[in-house]
Amino acid sequence: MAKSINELNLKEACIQAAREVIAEQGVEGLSMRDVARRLEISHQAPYRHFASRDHLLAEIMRRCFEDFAQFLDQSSKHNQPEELRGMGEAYLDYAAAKPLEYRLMFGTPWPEPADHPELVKHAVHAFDLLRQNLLKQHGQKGSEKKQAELEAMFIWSLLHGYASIEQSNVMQHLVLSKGVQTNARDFMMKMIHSALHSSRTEEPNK
Amino acid sequence: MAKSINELNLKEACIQAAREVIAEQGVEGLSMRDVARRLEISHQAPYRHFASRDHLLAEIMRRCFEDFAQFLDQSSKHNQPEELRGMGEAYLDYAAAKPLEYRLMFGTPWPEPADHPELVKHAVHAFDLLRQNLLKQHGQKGSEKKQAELEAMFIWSLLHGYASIEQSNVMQHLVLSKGVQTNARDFMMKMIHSALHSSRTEEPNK
DNA sequence: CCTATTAGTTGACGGTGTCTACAATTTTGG
DNA sequence: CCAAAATTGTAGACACCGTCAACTAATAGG
Repeated sequence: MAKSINELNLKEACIQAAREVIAEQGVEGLSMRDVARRLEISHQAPYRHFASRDHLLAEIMRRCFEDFAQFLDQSSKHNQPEELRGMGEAYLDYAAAKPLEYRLMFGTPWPEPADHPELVKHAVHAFDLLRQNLLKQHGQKGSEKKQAELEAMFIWSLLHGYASIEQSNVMQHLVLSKGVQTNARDFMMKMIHSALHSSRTEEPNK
Repeated sequence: MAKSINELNLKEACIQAAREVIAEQGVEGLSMRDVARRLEISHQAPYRHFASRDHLLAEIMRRCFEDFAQFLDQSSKHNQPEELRGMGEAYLDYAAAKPLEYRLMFGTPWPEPADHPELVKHAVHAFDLLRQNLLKQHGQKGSEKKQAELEAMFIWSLLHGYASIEQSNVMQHLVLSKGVQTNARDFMMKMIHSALHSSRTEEPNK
């Protein structure tokens, strides 16, 4: 006996319910049977709309990337002329605000990419926001493009690494000097700036 | 009917078998029952030596950190006078050589730290190798120590982020320019060098 | 020698993903 | 318009999983 809204679109209701579970308990806490239970439908009903747990998960991941990309795009545009800084801050804001969604996108083993092309497409699009920003600064020529992409990888690696570490709460155990933890984030942003600047000015000699 | 060696030390045999499973199939593939099956003992026998799956996992993680730290230490000492570079390269080497162990240490939700103090201790020790190296360069005074720790966090974040990304194989989907993927690793090391250098020379003004 | 501790076994419970078979409903095509 | 076909949901079963409880065999100490 399904509930009002769900009758119209059970698929959407499954996704909604599953996203709630993940936001509350993380990916590990998500089970198909739990989704069914929450919607008061049989444990097999969700399988009419998703071939497997992985397929449901892939669709949720896809939407997370969609939301994430939109958030990055918006934040960078509202931070002119320092778009790159705005995007970096937004990246860390998002990871801190939605840790379990972030973990789902970047910390969970992906399902077979070949089976979920839409997921790959949306994930790449999020990365492209960063890449496009750097291409705008460098130009589109071959060697410039390569430099832009390397810098994009650098920035992404640092932001992702720091976001992951921040999220794991491991810093609390490192017995860091006073103020290190509170200043770490600004320091990372400063290091991005320094590294890019000196890498560009010293470029010719190598 | 247990096997020869196992009779003497079932606990050690469990750890060994579990490490093999993890190295082959990752954390998700590890089950207590599977460990028991491999050792041809009853499904409950491992519980005589580990209170729960998490406790077995924590012991394995602890040993992974032990091995990891030893590898870092050794590699950095063999790379004088560029110890820091040696450690960085070793970090990425290890992550690439033992992806599933690396994921276990840095990509899996940790069990409650309070229940596994030995795990925390060994993890912190690995970080300390990096911290000590930077302290040696800076000195131990308050402000210098803080700077060293911030730099350690920066380096670790970048290395961890890059190692995670490399491991996820996501770069294959980004349609990067020719050579970017093969040069990315060297680029990261270069950026560490640039960022540290310019951060230190420009320090006084901020 | 008898007792208490330890190590290992067996069985059960409730949880999971997902296969199969079935019923009900909706869509479609002649 | 009506029958056939496709869609959507249900119910039951199977093989896994972690772990609790009860039992047995061996071992060590007083």
